[in-house]
Amino acid sequence: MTDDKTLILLIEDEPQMRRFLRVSLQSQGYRLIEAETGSDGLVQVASRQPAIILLDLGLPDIDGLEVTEKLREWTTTPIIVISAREQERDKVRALDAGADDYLTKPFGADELLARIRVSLRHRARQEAGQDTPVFQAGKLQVDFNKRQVLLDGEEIHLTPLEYRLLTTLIRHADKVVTHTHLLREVWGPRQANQVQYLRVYMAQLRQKLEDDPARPRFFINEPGIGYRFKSE
Amino acid sequence: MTDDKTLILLIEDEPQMRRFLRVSLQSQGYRLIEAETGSDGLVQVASRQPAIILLDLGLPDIDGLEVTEKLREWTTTPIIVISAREQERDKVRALDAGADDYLTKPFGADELLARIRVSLRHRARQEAGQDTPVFQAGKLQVDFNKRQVLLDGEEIHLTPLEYRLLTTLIRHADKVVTHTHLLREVWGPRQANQVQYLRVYMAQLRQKLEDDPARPRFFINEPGIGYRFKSE
DNA sequence: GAGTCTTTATGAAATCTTTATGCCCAGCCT
DNA sequence: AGGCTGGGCATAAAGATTTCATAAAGACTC
Repeated sequence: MTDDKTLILLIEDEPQMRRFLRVSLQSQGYRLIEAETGSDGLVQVASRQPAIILLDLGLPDIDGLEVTEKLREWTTTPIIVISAREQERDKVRALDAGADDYLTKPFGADELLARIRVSLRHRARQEAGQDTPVFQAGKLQVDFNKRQVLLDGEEIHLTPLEYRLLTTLIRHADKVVTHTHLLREVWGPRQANQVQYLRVYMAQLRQKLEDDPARPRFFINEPGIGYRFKSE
Repeated sequence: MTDDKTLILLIEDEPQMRRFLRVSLQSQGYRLIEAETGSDGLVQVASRQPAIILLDLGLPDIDGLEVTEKLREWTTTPIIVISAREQERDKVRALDAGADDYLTKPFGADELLARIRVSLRHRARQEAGQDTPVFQAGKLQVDFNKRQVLLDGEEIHLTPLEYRLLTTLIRHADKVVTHTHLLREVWGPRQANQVQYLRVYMAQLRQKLEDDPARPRFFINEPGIGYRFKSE
């Protein structure tokens, strides 16, 4: 950390839009890093850990929607989508994929800055109550920063959905989380009634993380309601 | 559980906009309450505790900006501003006053719904790390947020209907609740005269929660009328 | 082609509904 | 007084229905 200015990542291929944003943001004291492609963007999010991501939908390699989905597999960093697509359908898709805001080009710098401040507020509130980068329960350890799960010290590989389901449950540890809530958080609002997904993935998590999958210690079912992660 | 639908408060004076939103939101399964003035809105936020606030800026009494500021003095409930003012200056002011999003009229219902889902996601993440209201009576403890019942510190498993019956009784603690009222709240209006359901489930609750089920301390029958939960 | 996600199928488990039985108590009759 | 009767109740348990767990087959992706 050379300096403590708020770091913003811009994923955008048009040079003139980049120039415009560079000026606007730096004049407000933000530090800006840039990526011209989706895949470079994904790498930079992981390596630089920006406070906010500004994402153009029309990228040369990966579509912005996909970038959003990939990011949401492991991070909750605010994503503000910036796009020329003004169709309502595009907005809904992006927001449901996990974006936090959607601005249509052209837009004013002041509005963007205000929306950035909103996202920073959210992030601050979120971090306030999230003091454990590493979660532990019994012989199970989850490192949210490394996206790593250890059982008895040994690393267990989880697929993206398995990991998201696990972390969602852990965030609500010991609380019953309803089917719809889990599905909305992990699969998105469109899949909110695909209860069978949950059954399948719960079985997989138990298979991988329970001593005796048939007599679970962590992943408790509450019939007719949802599931609960039991931390003790 | 009178209703587990997400509660949304709409603060808006134009009747036709209210009608439009009422239809859109209710079709998605949200429960909507309405306020026509800013001052009424402020009261309702406090009394009904909605999950989200939809706020029109042009209200007859207080300006929406002021409403936002007043709310932000004590609550972080998401506020989505809905306004005809499309000036960038207005947006910036509202967002900086504490609003979480800003939609300019006219807007599509789908976009609003998507932005509501974004706000609900934020709220859920925020609430994940919070502590909860707990009801206590004797050695019985009910944690509404975890949906968990403890007796003498030990966890007692309740089925969905048992739990709803218990919480309904507790919500009216020490008051007699009539048969029909209980049946309506727990089983729905169609089963309002299936009194035998109550007998069966009362017996089960006593079995699980009373020291001596035959001589109940909590679950008191009021012959011919209904039941009463005795808190001491 | 390996890894992952979605879909389908099936038996098991949990829950809900219904039925059956006996209790207690009040009122009523002889 | 004693016994009969019926309403309201508690409880147990059988039947019906819903929900779950799991394996495994298809579909999709890189």
